[in-house]
Amino acid sequence: MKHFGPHVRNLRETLRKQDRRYSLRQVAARIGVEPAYLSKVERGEVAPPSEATTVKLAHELDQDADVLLAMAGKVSSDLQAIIRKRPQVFAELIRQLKLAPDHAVLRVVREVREGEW
Amino acid sequence: MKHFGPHVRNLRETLRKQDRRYSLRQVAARIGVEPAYLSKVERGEVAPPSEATTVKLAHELDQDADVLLAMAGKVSSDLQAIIRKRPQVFAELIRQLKLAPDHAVLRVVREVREGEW
DNA sequence: TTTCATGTGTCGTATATAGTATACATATCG
DNA sequence: CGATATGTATACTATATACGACACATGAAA
Repeated sequence: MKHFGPHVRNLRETLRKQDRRYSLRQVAARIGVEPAYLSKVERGEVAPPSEATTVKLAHELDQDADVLLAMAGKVSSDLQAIIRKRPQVFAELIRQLKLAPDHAVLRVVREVREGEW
Repeated sequence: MKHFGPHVRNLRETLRKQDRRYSLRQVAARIGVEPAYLSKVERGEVAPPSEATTVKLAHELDQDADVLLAMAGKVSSDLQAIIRKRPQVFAELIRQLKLAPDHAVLRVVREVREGEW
């Protein structure tokens, strides 16, 4: 998605109002990238970072990693690994649920969690 | 996976016993790559091809594209797109079903298909 | 037997990915 | 006011991805 950068900037600046340690430079340092790079990322001048960096950023900003990865146009590699182990089953599942409303999908999740298999 | 190439070679050579149009060169031509490249792919000398090329190859060899993509270490981009639209819901679903046996997952698929939402 | 097809070896390349390093102008704080 | 912190502009780079082009030796077919 195109608005990954600005969204990150919003999150960071919101946090900053409460805590001045959320400057671009300090966040960059904590997630292990150069400030100049994070600056370009936040302004959308470059593509979103790698999965690893995006996940660190999500934790830093107290966000759901899967959501931030999605905004970065990615799907976390552990989910991909699960799918790749049983491609047919999971492909069918996901395509089948493509149009299902959230509550229907979540009902399935709950049913499975209550383990009736 | 490491055995993508040899597996493709097996499939192709099996088909070839029935139909001599399944030479490496002819298959390469039909899927739109150079023979030298397909040769290297089949021997695992280079990484598996792109998603697009892998899908063409799957069709050519009458295989399930998702399965061949999985062997190539990939997840098809249309599945990824579905996940990215609702990352939290699908992430939870997939992680929840990680350890569920196939028949349990497929039961879910069937239930959903019979549309009770 | 010559011709044609087949598989492969070698070299090169365009594009994307994921950043680093340095320098600099402005803002802020003590 | 001076020191320090902040965001950004510019230039550069290393590695991966995904192939193409060409030449060549061998095998099968006509």
